[in-house]
Amino acid sequence: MTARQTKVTDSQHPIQVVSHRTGLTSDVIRAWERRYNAIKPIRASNSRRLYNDDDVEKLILLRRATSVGRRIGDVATLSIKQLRKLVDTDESAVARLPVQAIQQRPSTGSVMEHFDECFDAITQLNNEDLHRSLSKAATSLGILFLLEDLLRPLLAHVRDECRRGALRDAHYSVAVHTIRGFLTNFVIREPLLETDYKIVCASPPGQVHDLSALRLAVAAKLNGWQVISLGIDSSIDEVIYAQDQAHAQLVALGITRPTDDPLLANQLRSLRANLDEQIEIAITGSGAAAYFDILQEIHAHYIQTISELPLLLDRVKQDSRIK
Amino acid sequence: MTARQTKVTDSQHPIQVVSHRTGLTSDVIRAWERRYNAIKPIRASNSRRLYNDDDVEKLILLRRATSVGRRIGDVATLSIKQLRKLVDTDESAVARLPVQAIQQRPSTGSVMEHFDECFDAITQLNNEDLHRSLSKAATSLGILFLLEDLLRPLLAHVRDECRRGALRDAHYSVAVHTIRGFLTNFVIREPLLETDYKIVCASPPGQVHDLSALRLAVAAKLNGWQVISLGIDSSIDEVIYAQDQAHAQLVALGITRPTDDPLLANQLRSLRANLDEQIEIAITGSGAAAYFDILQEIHAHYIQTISELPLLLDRVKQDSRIK
DNA sequence: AATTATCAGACATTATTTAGACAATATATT
DNA sequence: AATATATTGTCTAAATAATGTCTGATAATT
Repeated sequence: MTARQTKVTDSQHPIQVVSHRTGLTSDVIRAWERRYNAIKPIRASNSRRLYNDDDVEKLILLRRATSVGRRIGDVATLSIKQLRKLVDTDESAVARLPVQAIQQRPSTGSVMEHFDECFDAITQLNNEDLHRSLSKAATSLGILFLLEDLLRPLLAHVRDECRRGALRDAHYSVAVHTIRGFLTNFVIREPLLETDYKIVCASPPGQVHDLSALRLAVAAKLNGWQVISLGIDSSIDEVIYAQDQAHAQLVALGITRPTDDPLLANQLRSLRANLDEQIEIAITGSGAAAYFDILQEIHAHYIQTISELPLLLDRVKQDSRIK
Repeated sequence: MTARQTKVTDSQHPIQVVSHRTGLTSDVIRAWERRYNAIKPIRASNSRRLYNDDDVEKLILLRRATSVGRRIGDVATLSIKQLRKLVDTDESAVARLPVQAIQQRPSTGSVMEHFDECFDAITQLNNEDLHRSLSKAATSLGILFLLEDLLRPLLAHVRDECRRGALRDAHYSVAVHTIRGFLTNFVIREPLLETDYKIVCASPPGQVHDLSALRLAVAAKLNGWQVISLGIDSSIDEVIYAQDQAHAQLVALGITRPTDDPLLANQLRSLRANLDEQIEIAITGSGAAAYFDILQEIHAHYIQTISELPLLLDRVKQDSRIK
């Protein structure tokens, strides 16, 4: 790092970096400053804008607020705190909506209650009860929270109990099978908006019980992307083919089993080698960490939690818009 | 800088936010205000509508009320309290509707049309279109005909085209994955009638792409049986365990790949050996024929077409009633 | 020379408003 | 069962406002 007159701490970013991180064009960032005083970046000696991390956070919040229907002029001058609250309630209100107005009283259950309900159904090998509990949780928590706060810990817990011997693989099968049906249906059933942005989601061979690709598919769908879902046991060649056919901008794979499978490593390399370089790769799932080196090597994005996805989606959108 | 007319407080939402939150189009929101005085939002100085949280809640209740059959004109002027009560009773009543309501519709479109529609969606790798076509076919043909007259030839055709090289495995994956989601959801979502008759359905290891077990599950469900569905890659031990836990009278396996897998043969024998002798075994799927000898040996019922299932179910019912 | 940022202003697109028309469903009547 | 009537979601139009994007001149940096 070179020494500069104006000290560059890690919280001083030029507009291009901010654009990249927020998913907003630099024009928009400037317009929001000029017209609504949304942020007031300090200036370098040469009058270039320098943004700090708070500015970035506020801009991201503003983008999220506008994307759920707020008008920028209405929210631009709110504080970060106010925005957090607003975005939070707005998004959760939206997320808990559609699925299909399932019969549900305004249940105020916490995540734990839903968790217990789902877990009970699983121990009883009862697909139907589990599905009902999931639907209920979806309306009450919203799909996004369902993915992140309920399904992930639920599956982890069931898997742990299987390892301990307290539950059988049969329980895990019922859970995975039912949740897969629930999520698949969600991905597929929600009406598609007109969009040019497509993502191919799949679980590579060997990942028979992977649900993370599907989770990511749901999140992508919620962000307005068209999802091409190949499902489990999809060979990499077919993933490449699907990307090519659909002209998808993004390819996502789910890896659950933490097997250090050298075959899979090579397949990941082959994926990168056979895709156009501007096509982004996202890898998700609890087993993905085992392949961290390869992910770096092939410039894949490691999506650990669903909340990281929207940023990536926006960036890919922006990048492809430029071309 | 534009003059900002109204500060955004906690409960002042522009129409777009309300649209997002309620799932109603802004046209509908305005129409309901204009025609029925459902809500009366205050106006900003520039005459834009501004809604509060009560308005949003009422609109959501109105949407739920209309989606279960109420006429907007009849309910628009009710209070939130009245609406809550109404929606509550309405929705729980709808939840108890019988399965028949869905499957028995006058069949208009021919099977071939649905076939072509589905096939088109598959060639375009379009999960959503395929799902839509399946739904359409389900209402028009009824689920049973869908299983037998549409899905079976459709999958066979896609598989053939893959072998010929006219389609790729990616197409097959999309088809299997989407159809699985559709069927799983159907099995699970339909309300269960009170019943003592249970069937365990699963696809043994190696049968990653099997849909026949699921097809059978749907048919069993339609016949009033409770289905415990383990899904793909279920080891035989787990199937046995599930049968035992649930006291199921019947166990069904789907075998699609015509591999002459000696492992599977032994597993089938072990299944018979570990089940009570009065528990019946049903094997279905296009790959089952390869194991004909073993099916005989273990006294399994070979279900070639779904139409053979009701007979078996009735017989099992009767047998178990005697004991 | 080539790139990028800035600024002010212009431009294009989208959102919202009103009132009304239309087409598809649902309900009632014959 | 067929027909008429009513209901209701969607769409149109023109006007205005809000907002995203572009332009062209200027300046700084590489």
